[in-house]
Amino acid sequence: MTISEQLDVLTSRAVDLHSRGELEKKLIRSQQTGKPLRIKYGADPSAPDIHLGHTVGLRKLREFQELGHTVVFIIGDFTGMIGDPSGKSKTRKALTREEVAENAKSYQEQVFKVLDPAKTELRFNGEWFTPMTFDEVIRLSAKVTVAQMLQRDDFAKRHAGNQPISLVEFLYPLIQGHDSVVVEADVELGGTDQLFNLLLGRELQKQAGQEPQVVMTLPLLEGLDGVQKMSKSLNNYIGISENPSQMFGKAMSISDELMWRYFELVLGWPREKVTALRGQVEQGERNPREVKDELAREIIAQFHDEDAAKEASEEFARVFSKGALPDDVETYVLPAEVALLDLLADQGLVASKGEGRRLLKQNAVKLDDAVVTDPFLTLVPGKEQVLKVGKRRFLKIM
RNA sequence: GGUGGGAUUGCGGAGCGGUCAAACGCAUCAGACUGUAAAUCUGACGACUUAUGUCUUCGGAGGUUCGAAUCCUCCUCCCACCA
Repeated sequence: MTISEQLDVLTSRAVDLHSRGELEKKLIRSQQTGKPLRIKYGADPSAPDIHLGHTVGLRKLREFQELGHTVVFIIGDFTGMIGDPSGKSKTRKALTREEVAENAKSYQEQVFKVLDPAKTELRFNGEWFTPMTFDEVIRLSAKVTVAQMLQRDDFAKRHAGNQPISLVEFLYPLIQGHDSVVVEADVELGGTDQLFNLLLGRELQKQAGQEPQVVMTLPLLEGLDGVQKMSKSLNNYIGISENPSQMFGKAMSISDELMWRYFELVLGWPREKVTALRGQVEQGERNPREVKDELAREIIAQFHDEDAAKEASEEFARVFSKGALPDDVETYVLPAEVALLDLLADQGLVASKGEGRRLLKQNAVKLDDAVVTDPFLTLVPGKEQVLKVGKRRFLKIM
């Protein structure tokens, strides 16, 4: 692959790039010297469930690896133990050493579903921050001015609007930037919300006498709601370790509008291909349901395998289009006679009896496909029956 | 250190002595419809209770009152402004 072709691949989907010229120079030098580039990526250790949103960056890292480069994957264990007050909302809770270690472990397991472990260098930033002395910290903060900090849009807005900005928040970009200096990053990747922090890394590297890293940002993937970015705390995510049926269902639940974005960012399809497909759907040549089914299958094939994908798709069609039973319905053997409502509550099919009553009233409960509304209907042991609550909750009783 | 403002049901945010389990929006759940757990529409959305109803909830602890999310006192935490 020529350098120019490599550049095209590597910069696809990027939102910001500083700069193409620098990246080109680094790629050429790497080719000449045979020394791989060091691509840095920082991860927050508070969320052990890696989801599709993370894979946007991971996929890009993988592309670098396929061209022979090394990924320096930094787990921010040090930062995680302090907690992060950023953002207007809640102060992120500080994690204990044990929690961080545990999260880090599950991170690795998941990350290597996408990354090539042989070309990944895993680092923890506690390695260099824990032994740091306070005078080193002060020296580090001396490298940046408040005016520079206020260039960050988020800070500027909050400052202007009399919103609080914690001093720690000023330290965070510094910490992240310092990571770049320590690992001598050639390139750093991040979401668009990371732009400022990534650029600060360049600044610190320059001051440390290093060649500044190339900064590339990638779009933030919208979550299942289609509005907010995918995140665990908003519970709008598809985790890459979820089982195929869950993944499939969640993927099918995204809006038609949003699926194009997933084709591009999650599957990494070239934009032209996505646009073409979209055109077909808009012309009525292809059914959006089928297209979304394809998206869902592809996602599962990536994190599980083709067979699992096919199976999930078939099961979904059976269960939701035809109203049949899923494969893995739990069975509960009745110990004695019970009233329907008690059974629902005891077996966790409803959160409370109040909810159970409501659902019964709303015709949401079916026993062997027949709507039941009587909470006191008695169920006797010995007969196999299928209880269905809503579309997704099932229980086989006997 | 001083002065103001605030803490409400998952979130945001009304309410400022009874009609408050508490408006509204979001999220969630259900039903209808459909091409899907899309979109749209309708409904539900503290717990217990067949229901009338009962109980617990509005940062915490006390108090005033027939009656408090609403008033008073103290406490905890948060925010802004002035030093």
